[in-house]
Amino acid sequence: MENSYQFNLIEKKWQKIWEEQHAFQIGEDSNLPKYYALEMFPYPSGNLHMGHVRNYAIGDVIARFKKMNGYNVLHPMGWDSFGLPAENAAIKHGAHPAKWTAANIENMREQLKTLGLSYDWDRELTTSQPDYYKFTQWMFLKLYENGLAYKKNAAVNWCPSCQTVLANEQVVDGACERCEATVEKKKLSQWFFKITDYAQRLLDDLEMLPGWPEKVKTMQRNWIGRSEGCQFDLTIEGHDETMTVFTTRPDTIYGVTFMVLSPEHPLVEQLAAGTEQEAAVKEFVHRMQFVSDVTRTSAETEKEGVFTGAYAINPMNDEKIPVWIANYVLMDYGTGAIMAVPAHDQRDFEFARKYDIPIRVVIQGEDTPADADQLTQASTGPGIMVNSGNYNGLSNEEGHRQIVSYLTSQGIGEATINYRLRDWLISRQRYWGAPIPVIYCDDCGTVPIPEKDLPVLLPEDIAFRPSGESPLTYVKSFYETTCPVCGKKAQRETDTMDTFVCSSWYFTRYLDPHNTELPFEKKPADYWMSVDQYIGGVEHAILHLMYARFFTKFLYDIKMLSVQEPFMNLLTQGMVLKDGSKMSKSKGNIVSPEEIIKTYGADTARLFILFASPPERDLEWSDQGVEGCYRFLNRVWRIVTEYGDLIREVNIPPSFAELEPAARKLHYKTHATIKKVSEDIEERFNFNTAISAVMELCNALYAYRDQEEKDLGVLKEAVDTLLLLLCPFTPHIAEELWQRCGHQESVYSQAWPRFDPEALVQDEIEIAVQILGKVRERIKVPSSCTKEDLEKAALSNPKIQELTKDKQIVKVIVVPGKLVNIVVK
RNA sequence: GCCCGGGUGGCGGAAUAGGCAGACGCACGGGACUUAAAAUCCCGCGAGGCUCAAACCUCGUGCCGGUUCGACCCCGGCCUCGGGCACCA
Repeated sequence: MENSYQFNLIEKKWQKIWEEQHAFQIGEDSNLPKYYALEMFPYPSGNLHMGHVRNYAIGDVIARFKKMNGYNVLHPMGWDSFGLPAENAAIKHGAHPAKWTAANIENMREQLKTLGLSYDWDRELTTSQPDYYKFTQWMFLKLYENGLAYKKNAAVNWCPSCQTVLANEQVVDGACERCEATVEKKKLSQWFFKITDYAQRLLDDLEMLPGWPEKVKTMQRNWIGRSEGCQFDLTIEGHDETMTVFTTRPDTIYGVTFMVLSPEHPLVEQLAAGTEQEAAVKEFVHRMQFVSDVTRTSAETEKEGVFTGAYAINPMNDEKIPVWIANYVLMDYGTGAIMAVPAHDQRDFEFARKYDIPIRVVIQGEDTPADADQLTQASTGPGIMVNSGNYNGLSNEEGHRQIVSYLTSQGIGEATINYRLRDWLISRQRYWGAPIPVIYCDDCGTVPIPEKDLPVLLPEDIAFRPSGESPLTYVKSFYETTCPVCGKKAQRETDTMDTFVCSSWYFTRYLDPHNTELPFEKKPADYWMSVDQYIGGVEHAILHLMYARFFTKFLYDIKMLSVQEPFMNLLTQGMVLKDGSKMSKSKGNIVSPEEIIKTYGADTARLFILFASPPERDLEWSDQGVEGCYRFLNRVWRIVTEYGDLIREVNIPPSFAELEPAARKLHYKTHATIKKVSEDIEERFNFNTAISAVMELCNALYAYRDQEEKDLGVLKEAVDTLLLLLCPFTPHIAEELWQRCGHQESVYSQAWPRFDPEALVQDEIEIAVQILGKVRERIKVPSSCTKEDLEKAALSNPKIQELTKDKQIVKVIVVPGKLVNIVVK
């Protein structure tokens, strides 16, 4: 067994073998427990980056580990291939999105294959292909059928650069999350999915997910933003209409000194009509139309508003309350109208101070000054009710309950719950997406495409000119059609769906990827779902993960799935950094995976990225660290090939009694390593420490070289174990050396090694002896040593005797197997 | 402002139930091999003190305080970095 570690040859060799043997192809095998390992599928930008490598390396370790542990492992891969970059490339370079995308996928698939990942490529899916988006459209139809897809006219987020609308979730700090252009407000008729119907379940079922990071669940809870309160009506002086407000603090109702409507509130115009405020109100409303929601709701924006000229009546005491409009009240939350209590709400407080509106304290907290003039900020804490009529003296919590029941008994109010979560806007004025399967007929109105007519194909011959309308608007052969109900001429919807729709159900398509009738059959879905381990970037904590949960619940409701949550366990990996910041073109700090693989091989690339940091934390790229991992694999190569001839024909004996000390030590190390690596992978995903343990085993093999008389059984066991443990991390070198050591079957097909508790029993152990918590001596004792003997051994130790001779021993604490602590005076 | 994470050698990081701080790797230093260098193999490597050397001693996990026989770990307060949310009534 000569020659050096030629990673390029062996990696190619094994990738070819895996491909030819369909080594990772998998079916439903009911005899084995199933395991569904999934990494977030990539957008095919054309090139793999280090973030991908990290994501897929982590997934591959888990998938291979589970396979070797006897699970039937599903580990698929696909392409989230609809989306703007393809269309932008078309506009810029004239390449058709379909061709551009296909070429990128080709390229990235090859790059992925050079990493040696254990994917079942027979299940590969591509969301931009008709065989997939047919069922994205199917999902739309089902949602429509169940009243969960609807069209409405709404002021929506408009990205002037992408020339399309965006979901609320896609607006970050007032800018488009993709291109960072400032988002504008635009009134359009758009399709929405009624995710708000699922708000409570999306919130409650987070409890079913102990395997998710608390951070992600918190982010989702905040996003759903449930708040409990009550809603009630107020009459308006001189008007027949009433106004309805939502408040979480009905206990402060006696402190109301003004009301606020959102500028878009439908009552605004008639309330102001004929008053001397009319002109000012019109001017303000007009001005607010041009301010985006995002700017308006930013905390930095100063509160401003105008009086409408109208007065509402406080139902508790018939007090006349001026009605204002203000920028800080939003039409699409609650009722678009609030009761303002400046003493107990910071926003109302600021507004009242600015416009000299009276402030009245009604909840007396510990530090609340009774005189409102002394307030420097709103007092929002609990307290005793004052200035509140019959309710004086109650705790505010009790007052809350009583006032809600009073309003309810009067028939003007009720306890309600509000969510910040809004419905999901899915229309996009773009070409490269799944067409919304709907037809508009003059007679029949909005008509969903019959299921049998799916897919609605994207036309290929198309012109790209950024216009703010879908390019499909200009394709007559596309939009001109006939009504499926009455047969008359009709028009197709020309908008396409948000790409998040495609990625909200892809994990179910892998289960039955070639089905032409349905997105998937229930049987394979019942076998495989849910995903046991999902892995991806934390940037999807809200958007993708919330939408996928919504779809799963919907599919459960229509009896397509038997589970309510898609991903039982979630691992959010950290970013890959270089020189302390995220790799990016503009910073010029990109390390290309292709280059690294070319220079060091895929095994080294995988090993480094797994070794440098635990998966959830950010990872600092280090060329020297990569070098170190490469050096380690060479070290493995040399020691295994050196021992190879010696052990090839050896059988591992069934028991290891009576070993020489050095052999005993190696045997111990082998089993200690099995234990450590298994636990690190299984329980904590601490691949970095798992790898360091494997490195220690390798070092132990080097140390054993000094032995003239080698125990070949022990040696063989150690070498085999080393390769088995390496297999999930660095599969190519593990396979190659496994074969070179004389094994016929692939290392991947082997059972994961089990540690033998016998081997971990030690005759003698070292115990630390402390005096007052400081280690003063280490003693060797038999591992069977009792507590009493341990104490005796510690106290009789000469050094300890010397150190304690002038002192009085107060107490001795004995921790068996660890230490003895002597407390002296 | 609020909510989550972090802060440990020159660096990436270990310490898994409150029990020997610094595993493993990198960098660095020394030795062996070599005509030489690289590669490789072996040894050392928190700071300070004492010492020819070893032994040994002191200090040390962002800062201050607490609980405990014993604290990187628990509690209180603060500093700092990163992330998320932020007029949602």
